[in-house]
Amino acid sequence: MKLYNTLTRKQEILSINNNIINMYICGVTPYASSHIGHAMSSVVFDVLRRYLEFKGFNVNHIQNFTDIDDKMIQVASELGISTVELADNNIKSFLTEMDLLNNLRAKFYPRATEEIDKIIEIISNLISKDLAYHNKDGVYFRVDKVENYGKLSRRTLKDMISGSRVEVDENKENSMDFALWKSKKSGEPFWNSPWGDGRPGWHIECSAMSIKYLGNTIDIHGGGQDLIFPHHENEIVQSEAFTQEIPFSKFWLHNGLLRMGSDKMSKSVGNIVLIKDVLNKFSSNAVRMFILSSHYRSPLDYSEDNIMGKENSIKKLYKVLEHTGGVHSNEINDLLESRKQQFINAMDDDLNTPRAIATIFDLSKDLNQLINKNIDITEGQILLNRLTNVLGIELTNKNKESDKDLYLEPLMSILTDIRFELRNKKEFELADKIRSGLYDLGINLEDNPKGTRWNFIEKGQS
RNA sequence: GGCGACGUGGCCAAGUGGUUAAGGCGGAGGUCUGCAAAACCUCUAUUCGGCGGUUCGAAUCCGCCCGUCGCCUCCA
Repeated sequence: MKLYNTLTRKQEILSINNNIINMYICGVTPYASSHIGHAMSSVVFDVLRRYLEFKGFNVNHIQNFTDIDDKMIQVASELGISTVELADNNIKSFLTEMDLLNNLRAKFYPRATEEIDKIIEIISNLISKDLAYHNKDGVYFRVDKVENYGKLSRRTLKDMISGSRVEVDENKENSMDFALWKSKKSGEPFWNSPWGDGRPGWHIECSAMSIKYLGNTIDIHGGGQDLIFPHHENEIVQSEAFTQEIPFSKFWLHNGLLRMGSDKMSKSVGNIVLIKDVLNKFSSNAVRMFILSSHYRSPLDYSEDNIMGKENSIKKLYKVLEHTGGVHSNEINDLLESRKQQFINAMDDDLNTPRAIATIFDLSKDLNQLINKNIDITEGQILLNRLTNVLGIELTNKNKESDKDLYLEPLMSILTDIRFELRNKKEFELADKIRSGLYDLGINLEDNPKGTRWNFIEKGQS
């Protein structure tokens, strides 16, 4: 499988020697509800993990929570609660939303505030190597002491300093030096350290957690493109300086950002749409299909019309799975093998989900054609399910089955029987009245030669 | 200012040197049906932001121009 590595700006073959993949994905700072930009990132890396597992790898998937930083402190103070409580609340809803999106849970979710020991160990080590210094504001990393600072984001200290947006801080040796530890300010939560009470800076927590849980060199480190600089750049220098092992991560993967009316969706811009609001309007299948229908490194424009369209296209796939019967034919075997291979080829090519999805629709069309030839498509349905599952799209709709409860099922049976008799007697007006009445209640009837099938009209359809 | 990405049909989106430019949504017509619905079939880009160049041949490579966006400050 080839993946685009931000570090080398090239597609590289993912070569794994022991069947285990260590993958660290940058998680959220839980100071507010998550928006669908977070959903995009989480779905992309969930699909990567699912596909690697589909290929037989064992994926150690770790995702962190940065549960202490300026915003955490600020928001907690505004709400009159502790940062711990704020984090707990938002982490809980984040995980619920991940479940609803049908993302597999990471193997472990470490939290910055629970890894202070490891963070202090790393900072002490960096100070001892003269790569960091302590002043009244905290501890800073000396960016001009390492070679290749900027190797991930492809920029140089000179270029960045000449940029207009770097503010000069008198207390720092170099304006690009970044904080490893921030000294306590009054009223802020703090931990003890050799440099006084304070808290970890941004970046160091990810180095600590990645090294502690996955080792000095991991296979894949992922996140949004907005993390390339400074977050991942800084993680690299501090981690490699600490472990003396290069690379910190073999692959750096970054998803394109979700846009809102052609601006990046971001909490600070204020143009956000929350995951929970989207999931109120649309099925998670449609949301995933929307996210995966464009390549993960491209920016994606949020569009409700677009997601609505995905509801319709998914419905087609459902219909294929509902079909039963037909006679056995060997005709199906070659076809399934070639579609499966096309799917694998697409996914192997830097996780080309748009092409993989196209293959799924081709397969669906193939199967419908076989249905019309009265050929048994059971094997094809199994494959269709397997492939959509790699994308985290769940065509066996559990909700639907549970909603068709013991009370409703016999009731519908009576109604469809009555309609059957009415239609036999050519009393179509009355039969149609039942159908349109049920439609208004959210139940759709489909007459076919064998009888009448019914189903709930899904979210996002009218 | 520095670094980077992108511009493909009504919309979304693959394709990065060579037979008819994937797939989805939307739209049109047809088959089936009492009518719907569903499904299937056909049609819906002689053309890939613009202009030049390289080449036997370019959406795909090169140059210039126009436009959009991201990062350089917290961010998935």
